[in-house]
Amino acid sequence: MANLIELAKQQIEALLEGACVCAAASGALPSADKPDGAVEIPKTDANGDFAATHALGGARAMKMNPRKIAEALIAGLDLSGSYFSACEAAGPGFMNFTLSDKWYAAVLDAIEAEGERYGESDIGGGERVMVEFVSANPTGPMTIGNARGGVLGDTLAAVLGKTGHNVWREFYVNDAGNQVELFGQSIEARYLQICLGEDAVTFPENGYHGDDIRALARLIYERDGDKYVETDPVTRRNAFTAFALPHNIALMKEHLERYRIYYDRFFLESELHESGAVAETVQLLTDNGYTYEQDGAVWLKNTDFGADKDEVLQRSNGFYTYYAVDIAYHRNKFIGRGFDRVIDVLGADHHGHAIRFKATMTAPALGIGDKTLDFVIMQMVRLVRDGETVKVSKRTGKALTLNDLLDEISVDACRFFFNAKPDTHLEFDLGLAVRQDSENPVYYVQYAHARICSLISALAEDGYAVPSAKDIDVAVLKEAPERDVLKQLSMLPEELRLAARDYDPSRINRYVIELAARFHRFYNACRIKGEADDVLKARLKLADSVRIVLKNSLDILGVSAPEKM
RNA sequence: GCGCCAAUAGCUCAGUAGGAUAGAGCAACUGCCUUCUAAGCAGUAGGUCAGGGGUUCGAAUCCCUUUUGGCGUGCCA
Repeated sequence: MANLIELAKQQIEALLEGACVCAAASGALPSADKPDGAVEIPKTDANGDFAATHALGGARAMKMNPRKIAEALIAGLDLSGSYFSACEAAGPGFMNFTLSDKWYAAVLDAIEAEGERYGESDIGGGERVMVEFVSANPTGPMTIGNARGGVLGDTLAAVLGKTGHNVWREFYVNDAGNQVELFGQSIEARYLQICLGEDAVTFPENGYHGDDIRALARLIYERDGDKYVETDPVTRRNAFTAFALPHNIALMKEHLERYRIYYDRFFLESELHESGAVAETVQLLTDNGYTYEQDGAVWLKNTDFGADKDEVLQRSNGFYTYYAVDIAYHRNKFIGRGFDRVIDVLGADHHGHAIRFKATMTAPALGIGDKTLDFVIMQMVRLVRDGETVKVSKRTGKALTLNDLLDEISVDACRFFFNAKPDTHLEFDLGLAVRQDSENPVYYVQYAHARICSLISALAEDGYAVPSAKDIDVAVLKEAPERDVLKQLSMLPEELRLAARDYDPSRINRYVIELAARFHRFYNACRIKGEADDVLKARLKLADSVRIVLKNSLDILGVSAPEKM
């Protein structure tokens, strides 16, 4: 559970505290109070391994030149036994620290000791977090947008799990309501067209035009023939959706598993209706004076909670809206099941809902209290083919489905590619994506892993096993490429912490690319086979540590780490 | 109209709880395999960080404003 970045920063703060006391005692500084400042990792190595800005921060209060403050502090520093071998003043007043062998050795120790758990931390404190993601309508196949939401939600859940949260993955199935009604009507129309001819039935205006609807109708017809032609429409549609929904849900589950996404639960909307939770929730809101009636519908006074508009909870025809159901669902998450934090991953086309819904959930009577509801809004995926944007629509059935995509592109490439920063638009080039070559950074990373595995087995044939950290001298790893690898290895716990804090698991993609790049550089610059014994062992240990960290990172991303390529 | 997200190299993108000379991949050009995997490495070239103000020792990063693009603003979900 060691975060060497964190430890180094903490140690610098402690060292500076001592330096302040020392500098004040000698009269070099007017005060023994440590000025405000931060410890950062400089962009260029020329500025040391860590840089402290305290002297810059203290300039105003101490009425001194920051450079002079830095020099006074450095004079009072006692680095003996620390993670640092040197510190010098630079620029306007930065204090640049150089890491010592003790720190580098600690990195290798931590990786060896923690193995496949290296990178993990307990900062989440066991908080119970639900991540709800994809939640695609079961009225049709999942699309390329779901491909993005899928990896985002799944890797976010993985990141939260690695940082000490108790994570639950959930898929919310809209198996009730208007869309399902329309779904039933669409299948009905296709079914009757099969039985009575294409022109005998008009297709519902807002119906689902996809081929999958025709296929469902065909399945029903093959099973039951034309026996539903004479059935009354309501019974008929109920029979159709009773068949089609479980069929589609099973299919979604299958495709998600192909994508290496496994849920703790598929939560059915219909359960909320059947249990009376929706009616109960609307009643609760009404009892607390949060609602009013207008035009025969029940409205929620959402503007009272800071939203820009009110919402209909119950339509004039008596049906509850998705909004009422969603409130009931979130009460179920927080109160019914006791989650401390709920994260909903949504597409940008729902961001308006997210803002208004967050306002709603602050309503005191709902009893959410200080529990957290967060939304991760991901921007749309723009499909590009031959440089032109491809328009897709689920309604008209022209969307590229997740399953089609996985037929063309490896799961590894897909998961790596779609795990982009949530708040930027993602351009997906169909021409590029089908190419399984070096264009895709996933191969670059996997290649590094395969290279190391091959290297280790080659050395094993020469009689060299990967040594234990205590049996190598880290001091021989003194070349810049070696140090760069060690530093990057140390970053994984910190990257995970930041990825969890910012809900941005794509940090791990960037991390792992950089680690692979540093390894490839090291590999080209430093030979292992044929070197002196101590150098060979130390480098072999370094390479093996990279292997472990690459594997751990790729596991989080749900990408395989091949031993041969 | 109002609201949310964005705009960084020719293309795709990093970099934002303010730090030192703004980075990478692709594309272009030059090199590196009789030695551990060349799906790799080294190097060259490429920038008014959309425009304009402001805050300060310091701004791609924070604030204001303009422009451009995506999305939202349903008794759909």
